[in-house]
Amino acid sequence: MPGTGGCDRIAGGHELRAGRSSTGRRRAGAMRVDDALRSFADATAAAATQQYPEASPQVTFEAPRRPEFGDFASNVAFSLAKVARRSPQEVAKLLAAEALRNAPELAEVFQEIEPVAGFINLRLAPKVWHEELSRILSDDENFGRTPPHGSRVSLEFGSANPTGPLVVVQGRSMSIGATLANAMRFCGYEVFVEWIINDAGGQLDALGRSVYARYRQSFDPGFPLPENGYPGEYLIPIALRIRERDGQRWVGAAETEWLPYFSTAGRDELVAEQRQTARRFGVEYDHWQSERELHESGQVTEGIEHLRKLGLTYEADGALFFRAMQFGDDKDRVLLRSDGRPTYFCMDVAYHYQKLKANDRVVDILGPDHHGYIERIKGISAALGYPGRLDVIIAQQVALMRGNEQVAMSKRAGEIVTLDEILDEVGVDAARFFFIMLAVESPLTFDLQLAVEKDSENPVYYVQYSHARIASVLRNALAGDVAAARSASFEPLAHPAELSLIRRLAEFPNVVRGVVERLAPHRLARYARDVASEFHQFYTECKILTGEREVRLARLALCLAAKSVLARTLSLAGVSAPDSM
RNA sequence: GCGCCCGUAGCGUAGCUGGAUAACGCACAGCCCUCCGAAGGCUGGGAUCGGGGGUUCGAAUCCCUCCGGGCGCGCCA
Repeated sequence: MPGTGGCDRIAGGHELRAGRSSTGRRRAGAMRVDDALRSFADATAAAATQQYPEASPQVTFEAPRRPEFGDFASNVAFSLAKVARRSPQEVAKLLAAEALRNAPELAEVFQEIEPVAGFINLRLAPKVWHEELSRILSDDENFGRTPPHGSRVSLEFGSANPTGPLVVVQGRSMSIGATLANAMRFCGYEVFVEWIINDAGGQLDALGRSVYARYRQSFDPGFPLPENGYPGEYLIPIALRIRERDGQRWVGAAETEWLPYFSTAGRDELVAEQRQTARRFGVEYDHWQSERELHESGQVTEGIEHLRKLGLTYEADGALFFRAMQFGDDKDRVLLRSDGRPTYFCMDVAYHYQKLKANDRVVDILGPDHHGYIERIKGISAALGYPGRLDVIIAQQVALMRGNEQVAMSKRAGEIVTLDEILDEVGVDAARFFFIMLAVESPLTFDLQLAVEKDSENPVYYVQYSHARIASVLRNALAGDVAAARSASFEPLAHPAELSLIRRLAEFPNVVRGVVERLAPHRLARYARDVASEFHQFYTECKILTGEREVRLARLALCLAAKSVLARTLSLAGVSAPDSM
C-alpha cells in the first residue's frame, strides 16, 4: 500500500507491532511472538555484522511449508554466503550459535533454533504461544484491529447502470468491495464506499422510452417496444405505477414532454431497487453519486478546466481531447464531443478528480468489460497529479451454473438472472462467500446448486459448522468453567493440534493486513477454511470437556479464542457466524 | 494487429514483493462415532507448475519467446 498505512513488519514474515510490545500490563518476562522474533532478528543481525562487517544483512522470516521445519524460518544465511565465501549451511550454523551466545535468553523463548540446509528454523516455546492466546482473548473483537490513523480511502464498486436490476457481476463486485472496505476499516482506514449512477448518457433516454412503451402497452398491448431499448419485464410494474398515478395523461403527449419524466421515474425506481438489493446483500454505501448531478453542479466543467490549465487537452475536429497517450494509453481520448456533449469518460475525469482530492487512495472495482478502460482512468490519476494513488481492480466474469446446467443469461434478450433471485435461492451467506472465494482476477463459476448443499462439498457450511460446533461445546460446558477459562493457566496446552490452532489464530492480524495490502479478499475466505480445519483437528484429537479441570479450562479458552477469530473473519466477509445450524 | 487476465493432480483453485520434498477442496481407495455436533477427522494414490530459453546459490514465482483459452480495443456507457 504505497504511501499510506503504517505497517511495521518483517518482510514476508510475522508482524511486529511496534510500540505495543512492551506494555506494562503483561506478566513479567512474558513474551509474545513478535517480541521473540524481534529479539532473534536483533541478535542474529548483530552476530552477522560481527562476523561479516562488510555485509548488511536483513533478517527476515517466513512460514515454512512443513511443520517439522518449525514455526518460522530465516534465510539470512543465503544472502551472506557469498560474502562469507562459505556454504549457506555453515553460515547458518555460525549465526545461530553466535546469536545464542550473544543473547542466551533466546533459549527460553525458542524451543528450537536449528540450522538446516541454510535455513535457520525456529520453533517457539509453548509459553510464547500461550501468551499469544492470552492476547487474543483479552483483545477479543479488537484482536488485530489497527487504531484509526486518518488515512482515507475511496472504494467504488457495484455501480450498475440505472436501467435494470442488479445481476451476478455486481454481486461479485459488491462482495469484493464490501469485504475490502470492512478489512480496511479494521486496519484503521477511513473508508468511503461509493456508487456512481450512470444517469447522464443516452441509455437513460432508452430507459425512458422503454418505460413509456410499457406504459402505453397497458392501454394498447400492441404498442411496440423501442429498438435498442430494455425489453426486460421488470419495467412493467414501474409503468403501471405511473399509470396509476397519472392515468392516460401521457398517452397523447409529445416525446419531448414525457421523455424526461419517464427517464427520471425509471431511474429513481431502479436505483431504489438496486439500493434495496445492496442492503439485503449487507452492503451500505456512503455516497450515491449521480452523474447527472456532477454535470449540473459544475464539477464536470471544473474537471475539464483543470486539465485544460495543465495543458493536457487540445481541440481537434471540433472535439476536445485529453492527451491520454502521455500517460500510457494507446490513443488520446475525447472529453467533449464535437456537438459539445461530454463523454462518459469526461464524467469520470470529474468524478475521479473529486475522489483523488479528497482521499489518500482511490480504488475502483470495475466489471470485466472495462479492461480497456484501465489505462485511461489511471491516466487521469497521473494527469491530475496523483500518480499511483489510484488502483483499478477488474472483477472477472461470473458464469452461473446449476449443477451441470449452464444458467442462461442474455441482457439483450431480456433473460436475466437477478442478484435478488440468486439470494432467494442460495442466501446471502453463501453468495458473499462464493463471490470472494477466488482471487479477483480469476473467472468464477458459481454453482447455485453447490451453494445450497449442506454437506462437506460446500465451503460455507464447513466454516459455519465449525463455529456452531464451538458454540455447542461452550453450551455443554459448565458456565463457571467458561467464565474461568479466560484467566486460567494455558500451561496444559502442549498438544501439536492445540499449538497449531493457536498459531493459526495468531495469523489473523497479518491475514487482514494482507487482504488490504494486496487487495485480495479471497485470503479471508481461505483463512476461514484454515481456521475451521485447524479447529476440527484439535476437536478430534483433544477432548475438551475432560475430567481434569486445568486441561478443561485451558481448552475452553482455546475454544473461545477460535470462536472469536472465526466470527471476526466471517463478519469481515459479510457472512454470519451461527451458534447452531 | 495491439492491450489486459488466465494456463498448477481427473475437476475447481491457492501459492506468483524468488527459498527447503509445490498446497487446499472435490472426486477416488481405505480407516475412525459406548465419548463434547461424523455438516467432522486420519491415511493413501495422483503434478515434467502450458512449451522453450534466460537471470539467480535457488524460479510455479522475475525477464524474453512461442502455444492455448477468455476479455477489451467507439466523439457507447
